[in-house]
Amino acid sequence: MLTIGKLAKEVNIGVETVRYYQRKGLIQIPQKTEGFRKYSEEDLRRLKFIKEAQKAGFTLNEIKELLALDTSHDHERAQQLASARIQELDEKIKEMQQARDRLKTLFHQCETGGAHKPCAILKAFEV
Amino acid sequence: MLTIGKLAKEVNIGVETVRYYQRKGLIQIPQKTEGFRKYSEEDLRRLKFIKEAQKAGFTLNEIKELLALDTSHDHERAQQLASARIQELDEKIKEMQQARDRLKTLFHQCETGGAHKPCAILKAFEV
DNA sequence: ATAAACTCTGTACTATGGTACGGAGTCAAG
DNA sequence: CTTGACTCCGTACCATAGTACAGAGTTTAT
Repeated sequence: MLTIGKLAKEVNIGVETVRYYQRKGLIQIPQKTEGFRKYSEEDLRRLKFIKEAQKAGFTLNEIKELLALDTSHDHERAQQLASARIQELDEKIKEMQQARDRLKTLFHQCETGGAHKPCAILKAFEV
Repeated sequence: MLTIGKLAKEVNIGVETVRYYQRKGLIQIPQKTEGFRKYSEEDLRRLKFIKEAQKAGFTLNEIKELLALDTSHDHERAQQLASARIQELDEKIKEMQQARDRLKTLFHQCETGGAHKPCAILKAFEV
């Protein structure tokens, strides 16, 4: 049984973040019998789940749903969420790659252009 | 000479967005002689610049600086900003690709696992 | 037993890029 | 000359994921 500070330290997040997750309904607020609340291994497990799911790019709202599924073991919905997330990631990756390539080209043009020519990076955004 | 509404429509953004850019200092607020303010081709050009730079993944704060450079024609700083942005983009792309691949793997495992096995997607985040 | 360290609660603030709204003034068309 | 559309201005709000802080209570260590 842990206090909120120890729980937070265990997963390397702030106490305020734990409280934030509580407000968001991602983790329950354990009933306090007296004094401070006590947190269990289950709470720790949920926090770790959240951290892992965040690494996969899920938002907290999606994670909230995943946590619910984790209890109900609903395969289909989990697949839906995962495939939606994959699509979103694919789109964002594509966009960012385009931006990257565009900038890279501009950077080279600017570099090789010499100081006398107008800067390609700045020029590129004009009109 | 345009009113704010016409200016906004010209670049296909909202009037409120133009005002927001004004508050942020990205575009000047033209002096009004009487009645409504009048916007010039220069304002239009700056708004287009902003839109283009956003496509390259710059934040509004970075764009603000780029706009200043655009006046001073500072090659070096533009290159700095561009290369910093390229690095950031590279990092984010890498992260997202990792997340994507991770999820894709989980998705396949979940799909081929059959309904009887515990869902790989959910399992993956446990512990 | 007292001080330091920690917790509880609610609220406000951070960054990012906008969007919405109320009330007053202004401009253009019928 | 009035009505509708537009503008001005300040302020508040949206999502997202936290962070900070004040003031009170609790727990632990010395």
